[in-house]
Amino acid sequence: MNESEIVREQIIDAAKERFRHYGYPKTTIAEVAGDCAMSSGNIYRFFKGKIDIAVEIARREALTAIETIETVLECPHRTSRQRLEEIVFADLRYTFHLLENRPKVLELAQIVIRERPQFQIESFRRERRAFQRILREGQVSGEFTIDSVAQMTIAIQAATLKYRYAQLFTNQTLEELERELTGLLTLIVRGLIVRKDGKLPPATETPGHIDGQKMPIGL
Amino acid sequence: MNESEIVREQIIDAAKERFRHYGYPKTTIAEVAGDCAMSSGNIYRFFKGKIDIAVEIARREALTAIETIETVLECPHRTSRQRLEEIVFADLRYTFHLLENRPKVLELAQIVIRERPQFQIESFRRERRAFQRILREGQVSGEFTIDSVAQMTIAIQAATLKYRYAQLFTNQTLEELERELTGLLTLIVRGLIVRKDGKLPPATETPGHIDGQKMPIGL
DNA sequence: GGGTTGAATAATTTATTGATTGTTCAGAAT
DNA sequence: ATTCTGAACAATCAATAAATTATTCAACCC
Repeated sequence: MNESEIVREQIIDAAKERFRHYGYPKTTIAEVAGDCAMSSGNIYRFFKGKIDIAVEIARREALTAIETIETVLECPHRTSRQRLEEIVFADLRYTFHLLENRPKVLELAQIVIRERPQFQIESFRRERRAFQRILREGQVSGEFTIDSVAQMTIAIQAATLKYRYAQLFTNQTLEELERELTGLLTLIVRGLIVRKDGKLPPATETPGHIDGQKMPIGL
Repeated sequence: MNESEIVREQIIDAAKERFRHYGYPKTTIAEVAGDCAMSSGNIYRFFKGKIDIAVEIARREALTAIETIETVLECPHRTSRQRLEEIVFADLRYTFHLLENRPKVLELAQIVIRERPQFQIESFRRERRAFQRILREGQVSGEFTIDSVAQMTIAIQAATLKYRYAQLFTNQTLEELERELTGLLTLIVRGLIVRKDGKLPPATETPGHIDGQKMPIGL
């Protein structure tokens, strides 16, 4: 990491700290610059504008989130069904706790999405890749019967929309949301799995928390 | 309809007209009262406050919407599956066109929901009843195989969340949304229908527009 | 007395100003 | 030549005043 990359990191760290404590709007460029022992003007050699610092922080946060979610994909000895169920539950729990404990995170996310709509589109795309990978694996192994993986990926992402950023849609408790999600996943899984004997696949059980899925502390 | 009910209707009509043209915030009680040839104070004998006029208008609009949707339930010679598919498509198309052509409708809905959160809860409940009725009928006829109708009703409502008020979530075209919804319904239906021969039910086809499902003009 | 008014008041919104902050850039520092 | 500064300027925000509007209610009409 060269000198200028180090300075860039320093700015990000300082801004992250300020955003967490005081929120994006109440943090001034002069303060961030002061934290880095430089003039405000100098910030602009590293970032095009204030919002771009926020975008970079949010981008990293989103990458951490998706990586956390994807640890599910690495767990061995799982059926594709279990992976699908675990990934959706992990997503629900991760975002629920994030928004519950860190009001500034929600604020930052909303500002970033408003100023840079592309950000959300890319987050959705990353998430979709995780779904797609599970579906494809399930299709290859024969566990799932899917005509079009791409289409079913989109369908499942849309169907589970409510359970990401759930607090934006409802004020239900996590327990209620998990109960609902169990029913939804049962339905989805029955649509993916065709049993030779014509019987239904059993209902979804609420997956436990995955090991190594601790909440990251950043921001 | 007695005298005071007639006056009440008159107020609603006048307010509806003003809200449509100028929006809720820019419409004053004095103007509505003027339209009805009465003093502003007199309005308060019929409505507790300005927002309550909006709530009443929104409530009627929502009832009209759900009735329009429910015409689907009355159509004869339909399988439960077809009814389910048609009702969700009807909902998508109805709300899509509503929000597309009448920006003030969205504004009014958002204000009412913000001031009276109960309003949204009741709208969801009404909608859920339509789903529930279809599922129960499908269960009774043996077309659907469902453990818990209540649970699957909630699951289907959550799964199709994106396709009501779609413009709030995305700026996709109606055509894109319909294509996506086709995939989602295919998945849902496969989760509801168990075929003896172990084969999949065929994919959903985009339902045509239902006869007699003209857009209401109100508001 | 039930129904209505419209002036009085409370609550909101809008306009305005001044202060703060984001961004630029000519020039200083290295 | 490159990096950086800080004053200058533009954009935004906060505070306040002014205007408008929602709501109440004492007095008025039928």
